[in-house]
Amino acid sequence: MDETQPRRGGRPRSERAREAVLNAVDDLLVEEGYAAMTMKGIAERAGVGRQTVYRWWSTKAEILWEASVIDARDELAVPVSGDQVKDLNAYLVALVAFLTRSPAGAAYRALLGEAQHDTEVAALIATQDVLGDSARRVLDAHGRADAKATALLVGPAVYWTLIGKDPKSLPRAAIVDAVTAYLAAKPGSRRTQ
Amino acid sequence: MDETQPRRGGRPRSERAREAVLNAVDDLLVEEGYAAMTMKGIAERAGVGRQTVYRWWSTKAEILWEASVIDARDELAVPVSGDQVKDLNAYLVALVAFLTRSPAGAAYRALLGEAQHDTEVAALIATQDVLGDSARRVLDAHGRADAKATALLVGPAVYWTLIGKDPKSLPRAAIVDAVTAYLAAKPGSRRTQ
Amino acid sequence: MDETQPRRGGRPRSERAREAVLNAVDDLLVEEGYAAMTMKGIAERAGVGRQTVYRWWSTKAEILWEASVIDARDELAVPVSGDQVKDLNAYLVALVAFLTRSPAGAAYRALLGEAQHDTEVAALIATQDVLGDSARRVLDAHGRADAKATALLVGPAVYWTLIGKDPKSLPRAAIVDAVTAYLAAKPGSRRTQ
Amino acid sequence: MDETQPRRGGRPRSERAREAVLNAVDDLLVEEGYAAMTMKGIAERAGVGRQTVYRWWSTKAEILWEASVIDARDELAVPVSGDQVKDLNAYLVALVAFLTRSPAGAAYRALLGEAQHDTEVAALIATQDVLGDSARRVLDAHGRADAKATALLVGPAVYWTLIGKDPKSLPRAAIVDAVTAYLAAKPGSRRTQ
DNA sequence: TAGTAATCGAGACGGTACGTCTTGTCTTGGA
DNA sequence: TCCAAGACAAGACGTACCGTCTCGATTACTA
Repeated sequence: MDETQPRRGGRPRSERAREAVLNAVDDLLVEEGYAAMTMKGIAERAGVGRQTVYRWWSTKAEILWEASVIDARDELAVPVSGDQVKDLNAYLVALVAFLTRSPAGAAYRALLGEAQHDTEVAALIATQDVLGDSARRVLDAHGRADAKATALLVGPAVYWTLIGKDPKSLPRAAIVDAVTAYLAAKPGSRRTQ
Repeated sequence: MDETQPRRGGRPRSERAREAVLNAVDDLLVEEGYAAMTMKGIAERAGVGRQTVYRWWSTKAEILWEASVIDARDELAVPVSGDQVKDLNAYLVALVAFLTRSPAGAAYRALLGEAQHDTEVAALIATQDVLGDSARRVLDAHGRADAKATALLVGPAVYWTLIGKDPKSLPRAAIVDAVTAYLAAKPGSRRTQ
Repeated sequence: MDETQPRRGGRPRSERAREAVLNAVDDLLVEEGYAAMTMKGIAERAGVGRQTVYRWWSTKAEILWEASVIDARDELAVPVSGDQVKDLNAYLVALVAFLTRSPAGAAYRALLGEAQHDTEVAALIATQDVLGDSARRVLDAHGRADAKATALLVGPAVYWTLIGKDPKSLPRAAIVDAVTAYLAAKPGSRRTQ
Repeated sequence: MDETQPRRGGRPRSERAREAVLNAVDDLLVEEGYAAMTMKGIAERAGVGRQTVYRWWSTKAEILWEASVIDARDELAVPVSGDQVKDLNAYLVALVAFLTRSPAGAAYRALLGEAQHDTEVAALIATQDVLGDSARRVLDAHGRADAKATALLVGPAVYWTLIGKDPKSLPRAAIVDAVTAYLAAKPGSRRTQ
């Protein structure tokens, strides 16, 4: 039913192999880092043939995306209290924690970096704006969120992190003020109604 | 006098070789892109021995930094008119143009990406906040610039660019408003005096 | 049955690659000489990956041994007539021709030389006394051959060749006399019975 | 007067440098072996510029020849007692000791090996038949020595050594017999008169 | 229940970049 | 003019990984 190919016979894909690869990537990212990860290393760590890896994923970026970055949704989902300033601050804290301390965040940063000189990776991360979407969920509770508002909220934190500045000194208050002002000024926002 | 090392004998470093390498990196970045650049390729393109490259630079990131990123200063230096809104808008236009169209900008993005999984590159780009410094020069004309203000100004534009969104739809007005509001509210800023 | 290794999986060794390497070494030895032969050159000439060469042979000496020295057996196999003096003379002629004119002889001399400052090559050529064995086959027809007799027969010719003296002036008669005398005096030799 | 060149001025050749190079080669031969010796290593060990080495010697073989092989003469000079069998045996003992235990012997074997695939080295060692000359000095005391007699005497021992056989089992008696017989049969030898 | 077909782990294949090493030459300042 | 130092262009070293290609073995569906 959900099979795109007619499946006319042959051994089915091994779920065991798929999970072993994803776990291997998770482990290797933490233990060795993105740069030291190789397709060869992933296959060996997973106890899987190299062809099996290539059969289902083209690049290590693709595996990493499947293995780690989807998890990002959970880590970036913050509860909404109704207090806008409090909620935006809480989101910024979660965002910075994700980017600087979480393995999934490390994976996201690596992929974001790779995308700058690899169009295939760029296309991959363009399929889903992981950070923007998480921001939108918070903003939606306090006004009509749009891409512009998410950029005001997420952009400074991402930049601060990427250039390696101390997360603790991130100007959260100024960011929250900017977003609040934008939402307030925005025609059609719930607040202004 | 200006010699850091005492020059204790031996053939001096060839300026010709140094320039050939830097030019080769510039050319290769445009022609082949960052990922396809190799130390071997750089040496061959420059007509230089590989050892000579390794003698003066450890990695291709280091060469690229020397070759391209200094040029970034020029490209990001925008004239200041005195009209704050106009100046900030002009800066954002220049910044986005740099990041999306300039070879030096491509180099910067590649290095920023590499820094996410290579601590040596991270240390390299941390030596000089190219984007922040350029922003500070504009902001200084309109208030006491600090890192927070630069983050508000530069962050959204960088994020917008890195995730591959259309530069033309960057919410410049909202960003300028946010920065303006921050500068106005800031105690000790010239404006408020 | 004839498999030494159990063949635990994986693509089997390519016979095509093996032969291409051995042929390349043969050709390069004649065309360029031993000193100019490199592992890189062998691989390229054979149209084979470098790793493939290293996978099956450690050094160029090892390849050369497999490629050429086995052929030496054929070139040093002289027919036995029954006339001892005639046979020993014929053998010496063949031996000198091998050492001075045959590619396999050039290979043998190169390996013998390399063995003087490379213990691995020394171990390699010690596995089979190519010259001694060929001499023994002739001597066996005329008495109980031993290593001493072969040294008397082969040694002077080898020395004469290695120091580059004219092969034509090799004192064959004196050598044959010495070997004949040794065999005659030897207790238990067939001749003396 | 003994200067072949007119010596038109300039700094004279440094005897200090020459000796330092020769000593360095001696040391390196013992410590590292012939194969690990490099022109670079020699120069550094000698505390001498590399150009200085190249100015006076073309190859490491040439330096080695000057450094070590002349010493061979001393080591191969055995006293003559008048007893032919005893003298020839003593010479063979000295010869084998030289080839298997002396640094100068190691150098000689290395050069002899190199000569098999390097015509310049071949020409070098052809300028002086170190082994033959030493043998001739012994043989001259017991008959009219010629190249043939030296080949009978030296050849088996050299061959025995080069292929790595145990020096103790060298058939000295058989060799001595062969040489004695050759000298006795030789027309014009002193013995037969 | 035999045949067919796609999967699996293993590992060799031709390529190619890595960073290091040595080669023989060149270029300094000093003796 | 030589010397020590050391940079230069060139290119081989042995290793690592790339993505592909065989192997024999396994595992489903189909006839």
